[in-house]
Amino acid sequence: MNELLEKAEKLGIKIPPISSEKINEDIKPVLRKMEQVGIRIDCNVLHRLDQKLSKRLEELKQAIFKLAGHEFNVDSPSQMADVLFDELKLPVEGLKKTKTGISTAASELKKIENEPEIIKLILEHRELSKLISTYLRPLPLLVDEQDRLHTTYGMETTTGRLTSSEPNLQNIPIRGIYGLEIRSAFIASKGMKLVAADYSQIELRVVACLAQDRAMIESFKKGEDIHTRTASEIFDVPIKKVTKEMRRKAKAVNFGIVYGQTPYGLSQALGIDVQKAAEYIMHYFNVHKGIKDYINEMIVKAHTDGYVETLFGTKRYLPEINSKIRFIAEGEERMAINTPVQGTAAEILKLAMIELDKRLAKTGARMLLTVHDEIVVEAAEKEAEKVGRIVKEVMESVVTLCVPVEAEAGAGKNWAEAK
DNA sequence: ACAATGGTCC
DNA sequence: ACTCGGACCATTGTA
Repeated sequence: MNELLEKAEKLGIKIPPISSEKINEDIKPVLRKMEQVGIRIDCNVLHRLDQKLSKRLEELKQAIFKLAGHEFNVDSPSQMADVLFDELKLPVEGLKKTKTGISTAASELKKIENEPEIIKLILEHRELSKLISTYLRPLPLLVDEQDRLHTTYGMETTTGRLTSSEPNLQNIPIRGIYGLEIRSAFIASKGMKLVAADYSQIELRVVACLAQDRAMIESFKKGEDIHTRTASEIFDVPIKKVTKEMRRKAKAVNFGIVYGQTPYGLSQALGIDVQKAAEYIMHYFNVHKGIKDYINEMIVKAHTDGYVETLFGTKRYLPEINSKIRFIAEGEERMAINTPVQGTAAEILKLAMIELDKRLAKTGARMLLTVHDEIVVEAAEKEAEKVGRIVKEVMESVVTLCVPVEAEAGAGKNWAEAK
């Protein structure tokens, strides 16, 4: 405990004197309450979208059959591979193989030159069937008499993150038009509003601090867009000359840092060749020596101590880090890099939830959901703005990092509108 | 019942 | 020969 506080002090961090064990005890009753309250669902929205997408799905299926020359199970990857690569003879060069054959994953299909019509149809089919079978159909079956959905939160992760199951409300779609439409089915109770607040780049702020990376700390202090800043560094252009495409690539680099970047992994994420990816990473480490040193420190620590730990002292043991099988050892090295970052961010959010639970007790507002760096609260319509300010304030002040901790809060009649 | 494949979220 | 971290869940196909 004292060592933790000392370590934090050295990093320019102020944390409340609470151990990870205590956090994990205190969060439990908060989670149980959230599970019981549940979140209200507008089943009509889900049902209407189901009808609409099911119709489109049938059209897509027929169009795929026509191009394939016969009917088959579009949901079967093995049958799909037979059709695409044996019958239609689409090029397999550069595509990943699975144990059973050639991968038909969307990321692989997108690599096929000039995207044949059938590929476009398959990708749309995959998107719609996913939404229908995972969200639109099952969720309405799980609501209670008040149209409320109750998840179960778990704490059995290796990093300290929470899980959500039966149903998982931490992977509700958000991308694309359908994503937002599905989120709009998550609504506030009568006379109330949803308040959604999420941390801005919490993991990158944490790593900037843990690594004491000067450039990154300066960037956060200035309030810059971190991905644009990274793009300017790795492509060596002024901030103003950063294009959307450059920013997109830089974003992948920044994510990679937190995950234990490899050139191969980055190349896969961006669909570029490994050489290019290695180049980006090299440019990145030229600027961010602090990050580079941090990564090495964590790997060395894991090898010598056998574990790494978060800011609040959650340990993760890495018994295979000295394995002779390189693949295994490297896997654990990436965990050594990622766990302190992801775990610390998770602890910060749990701390905020514990604190928020106390602060909201006096108001009529109730916490409903949490999604790793986000908290969703339900508040009386008239109080929504005020509650939004409270949530934001609690999230931002529960720890003091060496960079600003920022959260954004919004309010609306549904989850899509609140973000 | 279980492994493999694929896909959604942060 | 080849993987970027952490989860949960649906479907197919085999046992």
